[in-house]
Amino acid sequence: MTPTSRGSARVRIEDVASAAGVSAMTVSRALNRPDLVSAEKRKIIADAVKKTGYVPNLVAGNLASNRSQIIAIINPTLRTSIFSDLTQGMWDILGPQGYQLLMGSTDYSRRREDKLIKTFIGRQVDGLVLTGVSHSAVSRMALQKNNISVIETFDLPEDPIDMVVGFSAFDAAAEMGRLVAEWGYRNPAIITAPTTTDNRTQRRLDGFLQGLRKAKLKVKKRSICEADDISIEAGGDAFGRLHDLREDHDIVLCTNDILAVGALLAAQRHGYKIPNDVAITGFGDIEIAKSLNPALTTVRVRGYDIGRKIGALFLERLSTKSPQSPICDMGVEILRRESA
Amino acid sequence: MTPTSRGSARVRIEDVASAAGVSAMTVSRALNRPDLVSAEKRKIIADAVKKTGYVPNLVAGNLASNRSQIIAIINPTLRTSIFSDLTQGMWDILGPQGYQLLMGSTDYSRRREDKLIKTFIGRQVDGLVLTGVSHSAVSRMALQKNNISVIETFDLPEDPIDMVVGFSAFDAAAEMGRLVAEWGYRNPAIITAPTTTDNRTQRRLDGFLQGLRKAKLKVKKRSICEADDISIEAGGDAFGRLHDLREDHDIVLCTNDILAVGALLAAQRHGYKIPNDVAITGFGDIEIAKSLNPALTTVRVRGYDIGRKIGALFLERLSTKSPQSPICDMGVEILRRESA
DNA sequence: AATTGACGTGATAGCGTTAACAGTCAAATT
DNA sequence: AATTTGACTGTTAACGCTATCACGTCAATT
Repeated sequence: MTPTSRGSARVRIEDVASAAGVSAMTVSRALNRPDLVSAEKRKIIADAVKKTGYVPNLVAGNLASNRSQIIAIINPTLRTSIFSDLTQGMWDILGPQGYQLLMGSTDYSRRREDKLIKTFIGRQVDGLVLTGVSHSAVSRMALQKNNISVIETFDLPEDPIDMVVGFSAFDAAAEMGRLVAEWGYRNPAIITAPTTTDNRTQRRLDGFLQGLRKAKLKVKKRSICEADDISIEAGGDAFGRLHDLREDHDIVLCTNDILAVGALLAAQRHGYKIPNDVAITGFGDIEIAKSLNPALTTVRVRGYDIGRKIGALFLERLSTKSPQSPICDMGVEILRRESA
Repeated sequence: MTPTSRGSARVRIEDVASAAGVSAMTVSRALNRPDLVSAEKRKIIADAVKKTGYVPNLVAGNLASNRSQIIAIINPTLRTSIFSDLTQGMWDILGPQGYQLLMGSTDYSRRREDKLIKTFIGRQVDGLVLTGVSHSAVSRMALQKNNISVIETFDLPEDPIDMVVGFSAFDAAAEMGRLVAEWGYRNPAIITAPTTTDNRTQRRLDGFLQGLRKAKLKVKKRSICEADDISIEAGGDAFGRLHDLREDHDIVLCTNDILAVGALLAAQRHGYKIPNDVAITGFGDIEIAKSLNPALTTVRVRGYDIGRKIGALFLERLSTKSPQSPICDMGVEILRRESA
């Protein structure tokens, strides 16, 4: 056996075919469309596969069939539990159907997103999930031109590329603002994630402000505190800054749960009783939200269910090639717990 | 244009080649090994690529080159922050080098792991990361036969398949047991994850017991409480059961941070002052550990750094084809904070 | 008896790229 | 001047599979 970087000395479909005394095509069919092959040959082929230890080369299959059985997910960051929930939901639906999940993160950079999209197109992915709301014109074009099924998620873009499974971050936040007023709070502050990184945050902030404004509540500019990043620690720091203002806020609305958890724990360290001295609300309903003392009032976003829905939509689209582009609003639910 | 499922009506390398007036091979080289192409042609080709909107078909490239630029990760579940940290670490190293990450979860099923491994071999992945410790003989064989670089992680298996980046869960837990005794605790209880699912948990439990035993501390069988799953809520429930025993434990060691967080918060709801009435320790040092009130004493496992190390090892192996199989012990650090 | 259709199988021809090798040509060396 | 070298480019033949079409066979229909 001469060493070469060509080939892989592996068992090929042809080897199985000769072991079974049939053609390669029949083996291929037996594996992919068993309904087209007689029971008798199926049995013989199954034995031959076992005997030879054949593992199909999916790359070759992909090239020939122009399908990849891969769904790609692009996220700003991999380090969020929402992302994990979404992915797990997709996996639970798509995994059993033989799909794999390819993932990448943009670290909030548009350029990296474009590059990733290009790579994924090159990999001939069958579908692509995007979590941001706005995407470059180049990428939009490329995706449409290459006829790739796209699902945008976690918001409801005005001008979707293809399909959408999400909820209106703005509406949800506005509802939270409205409720906060209804619950009797009068001097709100806000902790936001960095707004430069991600316009989902901006939409949540805008929603809060609108909801509060409609209830005649104003938020001073200085009472809107931008955290350094999305982390528990940053949420705590942000709360510290609000505390130093001595504005006597009676509630702090946070644009996500991570920051809210940080704010809540920091508030307690500062000696605040929650919700009596100050109330806290979050956005997302991460796992710990309901277990905190006091439990966090927040906006429930069903990441896992969204993931399942996305998986189901891909399956539908990829099997029927239906040209429709559904917009699926998964809605949200505001959970009033003890923290506000 | 007649519709067909064959081909994709896409710009191919040949199209770029004729647009640039060179051969396809030169275009291929210009894109993959630009150092082998004259500056002049590189420029012409770059223009042609832009003009035609060419996106290389990586599937075809993979087939021809027998490389996939894909690293796969198999995890018991996608829903853990440790997993996210690890993945992010790998991504930060491998992403810039053009690798993509394919992932799958086994849900703690050996059968599903075998199936996933087979699929990934079929996809010709360049490398595979496994988080469990023990794997089926069939899979071990298949991986070795197909010459796939494997890194096992999050523990130090006795009989590794290939490379390892991890730490000794047993030793870390034993050290924690020893320290707990040294700190003066005398009546320990333990909360474990379900031991049937994952033998990493078993090794941590064994470590705790050994560390405590060496310090002459016994743990009654009933004081070892198995949580229903790995969640904050399950940790809280487990603590509730320990509480009901009325054994007056002065410390509860948890096999992971998720359970510890749940136990700590539940203990507070039961009115315990921590660490005076009861102390709590975790394992993992997840993000919230240091921000809790009181902050959680735990074993720091550097998931992100482990991910980076894994990425770096793959790069080394895949470039130099060095046959060595490093075992890299990343160690751990016990962080004594306020909860014990 | 002739025709039709359903079913199962096989032969052929790609899918779009890159490995391997075979030039070509100018500059450098003998 | 003849040879060698090195940098660059091109030709050919895979890589391992599946889409497509063609071909039998046999039972059901006309």
